Amino acid sequence: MPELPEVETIARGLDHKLRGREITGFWTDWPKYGVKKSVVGHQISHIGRRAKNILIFFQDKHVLLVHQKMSGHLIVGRWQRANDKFKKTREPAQGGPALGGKWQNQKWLPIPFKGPFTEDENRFIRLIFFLDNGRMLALSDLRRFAKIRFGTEKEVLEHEDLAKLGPEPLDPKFRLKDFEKIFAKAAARRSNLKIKQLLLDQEFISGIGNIYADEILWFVKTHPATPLKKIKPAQIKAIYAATKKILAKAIKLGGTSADDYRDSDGNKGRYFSVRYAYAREKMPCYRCKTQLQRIKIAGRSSHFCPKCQIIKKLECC
DNA sequence: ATGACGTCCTGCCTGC
DNA sequence: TGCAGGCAGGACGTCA
Repeated sequence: MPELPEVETIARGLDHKLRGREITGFWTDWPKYGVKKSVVGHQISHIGRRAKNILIFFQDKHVLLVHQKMSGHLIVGRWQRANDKFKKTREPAQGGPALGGKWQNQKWLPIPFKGPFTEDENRFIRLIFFLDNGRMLALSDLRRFAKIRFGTEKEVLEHEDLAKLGPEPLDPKFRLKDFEKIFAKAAARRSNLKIKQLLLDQEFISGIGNIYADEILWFVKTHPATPLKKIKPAQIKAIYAATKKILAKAIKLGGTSADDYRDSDGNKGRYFSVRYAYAREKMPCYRCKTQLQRIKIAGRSSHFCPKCQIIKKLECC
């Protein structure tokens, strides 16, 4: 689900809420996350981000990494076991869901606290960290794809999974010449690779996912299936600029809520309403009114304007 | 080496 | 109404 802007939004929200807190315990029903008791007792210093990974730094140089993958949400609030309080009354929590139906087998229900979490977020809570102020950090993860790692800063930050990631597109130190360099390298190595696949490649640039790849390519009038060898220098410059611009804009708007994404307060991201291409199949292109199309590229749905975004051509509309 | 496809999971929507 | 199949924002692994 979340791409760089969503993860950045969540990291900022968590940083505000979790600084100074200590993890006093945890609960999970999914052993594959691999969370162990060693995570208990550490005091949080700050929250950061690398690519699409949330990094919770502790004062004793330990780090908890959470990659939310497709369906993960990290949210802060208070929950309690369904059968601890609500069972007898069958009354819904104020503003929360009623018991019964698909809820009856769930173990945790929200205590109204702060943030309009969706039913789905509460339904799919798989992991809860208890904090020393009575609040909780919960991972809602419908598809159980999320990846979690805990260890020393050295163990986590120097792990290959992070070390191999490409540059952060919004890093001020990431200049056009750097982008041109890695693009040239990629094009030399795999000249037939489609531009969209390259943008999705986290070892090329980190943080771009399916939504923003479509957005960037629409913005620069480049067909997502364009092979790297046909990308002109002017397009490389444009892609570089558009990447920074669109990701920054999305962060400003709190990310994209195509469906169920929420920030750590449970609020929707507002980029979706101003998107250019993603999930706009059959809707008119904002430049030329042509109906946008959707095709599959490397197994991912790709949205583009068949008139503006033509292979080989840079200018069209 | 490369690209196509399968995999981890689950729920929802669509079309028959 | 029911049910099989397709689909989902990520990223890795496998195989030809």
